[in-house]
Amino acid sequence: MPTITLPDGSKKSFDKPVSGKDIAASIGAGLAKAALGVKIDGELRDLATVIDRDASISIVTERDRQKVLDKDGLYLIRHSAAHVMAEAIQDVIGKEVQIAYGPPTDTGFFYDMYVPEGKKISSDHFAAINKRIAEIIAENRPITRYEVATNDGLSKLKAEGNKYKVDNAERALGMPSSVYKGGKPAFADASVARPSASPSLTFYATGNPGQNWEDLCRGPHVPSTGRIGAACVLSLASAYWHGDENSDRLIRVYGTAFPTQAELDEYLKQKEEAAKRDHRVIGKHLRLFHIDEDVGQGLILWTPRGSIVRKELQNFISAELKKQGYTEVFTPHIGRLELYKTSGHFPYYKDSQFAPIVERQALEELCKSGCSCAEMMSRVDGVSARLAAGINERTKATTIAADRIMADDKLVDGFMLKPMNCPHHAKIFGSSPHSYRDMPVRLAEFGTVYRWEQSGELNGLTRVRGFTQDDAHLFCTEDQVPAEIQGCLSLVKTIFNVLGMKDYRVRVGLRDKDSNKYTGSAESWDKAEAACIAAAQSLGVTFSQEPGEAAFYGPKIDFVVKDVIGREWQLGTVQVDYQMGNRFDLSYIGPDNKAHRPVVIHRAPFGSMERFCGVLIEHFAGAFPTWLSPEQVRILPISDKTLDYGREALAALQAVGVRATLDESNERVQAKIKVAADEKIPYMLIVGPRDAENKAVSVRARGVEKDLGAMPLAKFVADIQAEIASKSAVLGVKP
RNA sequence: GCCACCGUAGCUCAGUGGUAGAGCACUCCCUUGGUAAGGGAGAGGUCAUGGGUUCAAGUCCCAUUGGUGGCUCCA
Repeated sequence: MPTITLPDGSKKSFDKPVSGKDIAASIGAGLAKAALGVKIDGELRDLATVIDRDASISIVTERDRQKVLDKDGLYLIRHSAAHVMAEAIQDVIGKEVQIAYGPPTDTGFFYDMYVPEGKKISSDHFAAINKRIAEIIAENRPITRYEVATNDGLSKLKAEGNKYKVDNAERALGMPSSVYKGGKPAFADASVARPSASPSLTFYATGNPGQNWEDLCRGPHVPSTGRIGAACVLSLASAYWHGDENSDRLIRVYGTAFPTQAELDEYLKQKEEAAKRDHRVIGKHLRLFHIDEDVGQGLILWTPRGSIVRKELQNFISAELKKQGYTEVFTPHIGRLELYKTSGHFPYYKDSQFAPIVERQALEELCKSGCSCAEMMSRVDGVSARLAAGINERTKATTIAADRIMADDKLVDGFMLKPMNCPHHAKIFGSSPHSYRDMPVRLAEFGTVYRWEQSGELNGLTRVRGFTQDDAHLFCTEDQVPAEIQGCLSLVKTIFNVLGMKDYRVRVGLRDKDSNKYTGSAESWDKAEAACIAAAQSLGVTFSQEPGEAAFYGPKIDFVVKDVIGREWQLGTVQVDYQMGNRFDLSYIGPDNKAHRPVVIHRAPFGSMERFCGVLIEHFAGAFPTWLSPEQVRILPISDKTLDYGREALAALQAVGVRATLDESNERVQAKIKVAADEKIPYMLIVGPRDAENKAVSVRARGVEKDLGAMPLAKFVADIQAEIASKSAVLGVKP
């Protein structure tokens, strides 16, 4: 008879098999009422699941004791809401809509469905669908799980004519698909039963089997529709069955659900808020950057205002780097193909690089000699025997396969737009001898790189084809690795703090110990992984360890920052690299007077200036702190009678480097204020005859309801200089 | 790259086969006004590009290009 261990370690014995609901009831009526599901030995299940053996269980509820929404609770609610939405859609659009796959996601759920010819689902239907969802939730139907023997289940599904569900079932049972050709294996986290010894298929009825809507589903679900709380449909997209583009194209309907309507409303409000902060919209409105189709997709033109933001940010990062002993370098935007054959970027990452640049005369000669395109491509890809031998020897592996080696007179040389800065930096390091006493060598460059992102992936400033990394390469001895990683993290901490991004975490990517794809000794890996973990620990940031997420050449740390409205953004990385020293034959002389390979740390903690600026635009909703603002002060004369004094104030501010302008327009001051407020200028100085007489300015700070009143011009100048220098709101500006 | 939707004035958008529109911005005029838009006039468009259907195309069809949302990918 089962003995149940509860999360607090206490044990309860039962004299017969018990359901999750029974256990909850035995603990307390309140818990029984709040229970949504049960976790049995770590596995999330229906509350009604009967337990007949000893197990550790926890009762899953909507939220924990701190009233924070529970992840498992949300999973159950959203998984169930996906069923309810699918039913609502079939009620509104028609039973001909075939449901395929509907899992919960981080922020809600979706359901992929096939909408037959002649039927259509569009956002016009959302109101009706949402109404139906609300009705089903209000009906509070029980959600009933039942099992059917495999063959009966399959016949049932086939009779219903939904080939996706038949396919799901057949995949789940490990059978070859009878209705579907091609495609990849089923989703790892599918809503279907996993391949198992189970002789049956499970169905969930939203209500009573045979009477109400039902779905082949692995579960688990909440006990009844009323427990979903509130759900709604959000958007439409397209997706392929099993993510395979050769397969059927389905409509993916997104929705989300929360335990209460208030939480759903809050989420929708936050989404609206996020849309208003869209950096592409704000970037246009505040004239920060421009993307021009004649220049090319994903290539950012920084306008004067945006350039100020970017440059201020860069200056700030540079100053911190200088404090940490970095030295700055400059390198060109292109390099010879052979450089990238040495580093391994070409042709390994060929698909995400711009095509090589082959010199015109060489191209003409190739054409004249009748060289085909295919032949030319292979001749561009080839590697000289000399280079291959060197790399293979130094990496002690067949890093360059024999079939890539090509006679020198066949090779076609060319240049490449650089996809990374490291080869150039490696060459700088290699250009002079180094002693262990000089190490580490920290080469920093705001280096612009070019990558061929797929067109569908491009997005404003956050996914582009040409971007400037806040890049640096730290060439160090193995013993120096921990301190250098630590330094990278503390830099990030400093900068995030100043920007008011207090909430961030790091992901430590570790190797998968069962895999042999990694280079470098196990001992080095252990040390470097320990160093990454220790650095994250010592800085007191939240971090997760993710085995299998390391690069093949070393462990890495990714930075994820949460912005002011709680969205997470993946920024840059720190990566330890044992491979580059070998590839480029880098060395330093150790205390033993012998040459040693340096370990290289690649680090671009903010990823790219483009992306980081995009994140900052959204973080601040365009209302930058004064030190970052393209325009820090605007002087608004009451009328052109005070224009001269306005010019005097302007000169005083510009003389000390404050970015100020004077509104000389023939408008009333109310209109000038409106315009300046729309442009999120931190400070407005209203100047009229009274102010002119007293050498004063009437100050209005962004985000402050009431004006700050008049103060001597000299005091304002001094205060704003202090505000800019300290990067803090001395004068009280608000976001 | 794939799928869906979209592209009209600098910006936001209206215009469902019959003479291209509004608001804001811009230029000029009036107004000289003390804290979130005073008034008037003017200028501004090969309706993304190229083909097609039609007596007639911003509107319908095809292609191209760019954007958006997804999918896939991401050193």
